[in-house]
Amino acid sequence: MLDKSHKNVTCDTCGARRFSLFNNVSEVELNGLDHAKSCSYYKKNQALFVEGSYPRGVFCINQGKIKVFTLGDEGKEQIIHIAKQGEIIGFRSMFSEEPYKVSASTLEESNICFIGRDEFLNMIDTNQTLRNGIIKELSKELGERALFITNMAQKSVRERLAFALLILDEIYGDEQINLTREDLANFVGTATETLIRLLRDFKDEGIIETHTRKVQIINKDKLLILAGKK
Amino acid sequence: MLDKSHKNVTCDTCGARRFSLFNNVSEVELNGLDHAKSCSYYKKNQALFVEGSYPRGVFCINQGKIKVFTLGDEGKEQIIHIAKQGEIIGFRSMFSEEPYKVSASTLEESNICFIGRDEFLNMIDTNQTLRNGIIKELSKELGERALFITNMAQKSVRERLAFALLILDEIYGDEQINLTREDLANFVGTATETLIRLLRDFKDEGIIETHTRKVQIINKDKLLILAGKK
DNA sequence: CGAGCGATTGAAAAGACTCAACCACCGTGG
DNA sequence: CCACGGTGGTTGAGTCTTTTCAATCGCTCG
Repeated sequence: MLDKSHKNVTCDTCGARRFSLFNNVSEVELNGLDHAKSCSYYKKNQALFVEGSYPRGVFCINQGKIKVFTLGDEGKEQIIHIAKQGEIIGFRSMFSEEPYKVSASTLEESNICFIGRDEFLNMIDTNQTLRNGIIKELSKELGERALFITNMAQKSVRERLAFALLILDEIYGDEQINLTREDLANFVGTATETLIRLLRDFKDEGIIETHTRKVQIINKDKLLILAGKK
Repeated sequence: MLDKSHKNVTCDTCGARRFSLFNNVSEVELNGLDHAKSCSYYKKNQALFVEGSYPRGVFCINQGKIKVFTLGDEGKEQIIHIAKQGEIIGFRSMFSEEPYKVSASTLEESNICFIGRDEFLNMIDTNQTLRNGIIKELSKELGERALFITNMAQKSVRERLAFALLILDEIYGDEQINLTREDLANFVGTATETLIRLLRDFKDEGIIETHTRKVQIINKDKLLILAGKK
């Protein structure tokens, strides 16, 4: 359980910051950032922002995991990305001056700070390092998405699941992967039933273990081969 | 047939520039740009850059169409984007300081200018308008790719073809869509045979006409409905 | 303890792919 | 001018993956 009275999280001591785009910010700016931000506790499955609305600022994840997704025509979610502590999300639509193309919701209880549009844009304009970091980040993600598209278009569900598990392994680190089957299916891009059947196969093949909803990777090598990475 | 002796294309008079990121560049910078660039004629199916190599600059399309694609594990191309005159391509990997994640080749004979890495990065650093244009462009594409991923994951091939034809309609404008069936299939993300069968269906339904390899859209409304845009 | 959501299984149907063969157009060289 | 070769386009048949629908199970929270 997270501490819900965390208004006292300061950027200065924020453990997530050292991995984030804000890691090289000067003391003065950090101070400004600290005053500009406001922190909140989010319950599981709470929305940060919703497709179609206009951005009013960016979200900085101090603690927790966030799914970023679009809604298909039938209302099915397609998870594009899962963000973790240290990541800043929601700035793309601010730059493109469009409504959000994606939605974001917490996957677990989270501490998230909010930085208003003007403060953020101002920092970008005045801080070259930060700005370059953002440009680099945008470019990197663009490359990742090209790969994502190719995987979706050309790989079987089985291969995509292997790929997805490897990504999730990175994201969850020491923890076990902890997603509903539906979310996992929506990340892989398949039907929930298909996903469940494949998880069983992986289990039978000794690649993973499942503990209720949690998934633990046993044989990473096999996953790498399956995903076509080896 | 394009004029192959086009070394005389100047940024000043470049017809494509007014639609490009360079449309708001000052006279002085334009002059610098003009001296920094070098122009070349490209035959059909010529590579601009290849996945895995390192970028040495960016390409500015004066005339022609370029496919941007990744190679899947089986060597099958997945076309991510088709660029046309006025677009600048190849800058993502420069920013992310990674090797190219995608390849780019001409779909038809083209005139393309090349701008070296240093000149380009220097312009980005000193010209705020240009820089913001780039950031905006990156962000926009990121949003488009989220949609692309969702389409790939959730739509049937039939729906994706409708979607693809609408995009191509924008790109080709007055001209008729002119791609090999294989390229079209690689854009839609399907097998060539499947694509051909669906084209026939669309033809039977009065949605398109085909003239040898060229595709002409007859009933855009139906396409919009099919693609789930209406 | 019951309600309800998430997880699981089975069976049938649909969509898409593969493979193999054949056709048609186009440029080349004789 | 015509035969030839090659690439790109088309068709058919069979197979396989994946989805859909329906039903059941089981954990968790009031």
